Formats: sequence, structure tokens, C-alpha cells
Amino acid sequence: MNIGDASALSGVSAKMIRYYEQTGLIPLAARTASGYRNYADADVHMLRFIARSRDLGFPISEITDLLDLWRNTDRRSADVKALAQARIQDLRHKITHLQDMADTLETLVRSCAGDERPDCPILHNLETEAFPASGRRSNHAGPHANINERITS
Amino acid sequence: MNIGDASALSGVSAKMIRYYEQTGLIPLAARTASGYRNYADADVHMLRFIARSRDLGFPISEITDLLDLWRNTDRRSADVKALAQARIQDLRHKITHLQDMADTLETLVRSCAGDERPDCPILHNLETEAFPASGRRSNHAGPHANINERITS
DNA sequence: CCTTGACCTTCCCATGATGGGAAGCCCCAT
DNA sequence: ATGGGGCTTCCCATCATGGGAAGGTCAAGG
Repeated sequence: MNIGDASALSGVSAKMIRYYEQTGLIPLAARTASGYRNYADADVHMLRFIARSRDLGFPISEITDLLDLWRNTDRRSADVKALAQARIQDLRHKITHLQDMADTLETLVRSCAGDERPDCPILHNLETEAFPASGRRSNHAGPHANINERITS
Repeated sequence: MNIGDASALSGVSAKMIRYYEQTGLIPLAARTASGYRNYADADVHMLRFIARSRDLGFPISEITDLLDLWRNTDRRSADVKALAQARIQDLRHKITHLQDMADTLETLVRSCAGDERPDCPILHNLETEAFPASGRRSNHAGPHANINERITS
């Protein structure tokens, strides 16, 4: 099976399959004599596992761990559960953050006439609301620790 | 005022101030004879507006629009309100998506014993749940339209 | 007046997950 | 055998952000 077939069967684009291979998430694919990547059903199975994990919000780093547990028949289900619970925690944090932003905007929107006049409490708030000076940008956890996380909306 | 002062007063890093200038979000800064960027209070004001907008989840493209409205005293508050409402809609979509993921994980976590045994319904689900074949990857809206949006958690 | 250190400048690189596209090779069906 | 579609690698772009190097500038203190 060529990469195109594996892609269609797994729901992972060929580009991403190569990327996952390159970054070590999945092992190097077998190759035909002419250099084409060659996939078996087990590989498609693994790719599907990855696609599903990603759809549930797991970052690549945790999918690595999930794959290890998946392949390890001596695993403890407690370890899998812990990973899933950590993911839920993270999702809840993100949800709370988005909810806070939406609530603030909702309040502002309700206070705005929304007519032909230029006067607007939304702009006024953006203009005057002070930023939290207490180290919002101090970034003690290092780059890409908590800020700048990606969601797959 | 040098860029470091403007950064400290606005809460926008010097790196980002230069980036915003380079990408046209803000006008080219005034320069001293020796080439240092020179900022006035009004510039800090603008940077604060940007920081606040970004904290409320507005992408740079919409902050451009907000800045235009802010500067335009002939604006209609309805236009500002519409922008904020669109942002709320987007946030609600993201929240729903994250909520769905969290709910699925919650169900799985509840079904997992979480003990020393390897048997785990979470892994089983990841392994067998089919991906929605009906064009989940069809991406009609083009790259970066809805997927891969960034949140500032 | 000169040194020192903090600040500024530009330039390049990296992130994470993803797609676009070019140049060139391969394989199958007509 | 030829054409078209699929495969290969390689480079580039995204978005907002930081890291770091190499070098210029400025103010304070000796």
C-alpha cells in the first residue's frame, strides 16, 4: 500500500504522515525497491490511532506517550487514565480562559448602542482598561510552556 | 521615550512592537538621530489598546479594523459592536469544540479502571473509533481559515 | 576623557501542525 | 512508448512569539 492509500484509509494527509515519520512520532516506513513508502494494515491502524488522539486534543508529545502505552502490553491502565485526565484539565483551563474572554466581550457588547453614532463603550474599554502589570509577560515557565498553545478548532 | 519604556508602559514586548511595526499594524515609529525608535504617550496608548484587544482574543487582522475604528471619529458604533459579536461567536465555537473533546474524554476516563492491569477502554476507543470519512480533511475554506487558530491561554 | 554596562539596532532562527509548490523519478494503462 | 497521476525530496509560508548574535549608542562614574 502506497502513502496515498494509507492516507485515505487513516484520515491523515500524506504530508503529515511524512512529517510524523520525520519527527520520530512513527517509525521509518518500509520502502519499495524504487523508494516508495510501503504501508501495511497495522500502519494504517496506528495512523488512525494518532488521528483520533489528535482529534481529542492531545498534543504530539502526549500522543508519543499514548503510542508507547498502546504498544506496551505490560502497561498500567492507570497511566493511560492519568494522561487523559491531564488532557481534560488542560481543556478545562482553555475553556475557562475563552469563557472569560467571551463574558467580558458580552458585557461590553450589551453596553454598546450599536447605532450610527461613534460613541462606543467597547472602544472606550479597550482604550482605558489597564493591563495587569504584575508580570503578565514575565513568562517564568519558559517559551511555549503555557502561552501560545494551539487548539484545533 | 525608547522602545524599552514603551514596552514596560504598554505591556507589549519590544520584540512585538517591532513586529507590529514591520507588519503594518502600527505606523513606522519616529526615530532619533542615531536610529533609536522614539515613542510618545499616544503611542503607548495605542500599544495598550492593542494589548487589551489581543487579550480579549482578537486576531491581528481584526485589531487592524479596531484600530481604524478607534482612530475614525466618524465611525458607527454598530461596526464596533459587530466586530465584537463576531469575536464572541468565534469564541463560542471554540468553546463548544473544546467542550466536546473534554466530554468525550470524561466519558472514557470514567470507563477506565485506572489500576495495574493493562486493559483500558481509552486505548480501545482511540484504536477503533473511526474517523469521520465525510471530508473532515476537505478543508474547503482554505488553509488557516478555521483550523489552526491560536488561543492565548 | 574614557570605560563600562545597559540599551538599542538589524538579521537570522525556532516554535507546532499544517499546506503549497517545484523538480524530478516511477508505475500502470492505453 | 507515452501520458498522466502518484511518489520522492526540498524549500517556503503560516501566526505570534521569543532567542540570540553582531554591532552601534548612550549615560554614569572614575
